[in-house]
Amino acid sequence: MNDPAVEQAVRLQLGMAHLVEQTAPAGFAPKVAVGLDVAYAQDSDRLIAAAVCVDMTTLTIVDSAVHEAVADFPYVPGLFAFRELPALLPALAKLTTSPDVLVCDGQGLAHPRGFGLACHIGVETGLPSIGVGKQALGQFEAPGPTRGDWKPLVDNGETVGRALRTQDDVKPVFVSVGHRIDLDTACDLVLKLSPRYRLPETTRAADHLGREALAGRVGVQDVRD
DNA sequence: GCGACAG
DNA sequence: ATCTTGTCGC
Repeated sequence: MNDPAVEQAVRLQLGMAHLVEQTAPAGFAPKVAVGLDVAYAQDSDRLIAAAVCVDMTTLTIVDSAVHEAVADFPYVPGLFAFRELPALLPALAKLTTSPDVLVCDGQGLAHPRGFGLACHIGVETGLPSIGVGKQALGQFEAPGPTRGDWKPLVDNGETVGRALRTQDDVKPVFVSVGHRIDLDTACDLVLKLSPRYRLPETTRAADHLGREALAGRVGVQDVRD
């Protein structure tokens, strides 16, 4: 079971993990956050990556883009980025707006090698990014029942993220630093983006757009020359 | 050694 | 991730 592609992917993560910055740029005050998500077809390896820009003040959608691709890397826990990154980067490139922060569907530092999807895409683009997972990678302690309550996600004595309650009496989400941001700021942002539902409006919007595009209800415009 | 394991 | 019926609540 020694897959050379998998071994190479692990080596790449180990070699890039040190590039992650856990400090936000001076005066960091994001105006536009972009939600990233990928929708998968059921009967083929077709997939669609969606990027939706949301205004941090009004939480309204100000821009969006999708990119269709084919899954070329299997789903392997811990190597998630190698499956979604190839489609997410082109989707990001199609945006007309320059987002200030990336909100990813998955983990950042809360990852076995400290280099989850959010870190990978952050380092690759140079943009601040945060990981928001619906499910933790490993065990965690439950935070209090109130919106805003949280408990640290610890890995070998190190805090790698937080189990954060975004709504009263609703399952928590798992927030971790992706790149160029600190955990406090990341959680702050997630709460601002989640005024009503468990998940941030950014990921909700990206998830929705991805499904619509897969169903052919919205066009998948390809810009090429 | 065995199980658990983002989407 | 994706497939699904009904059910509960605003």
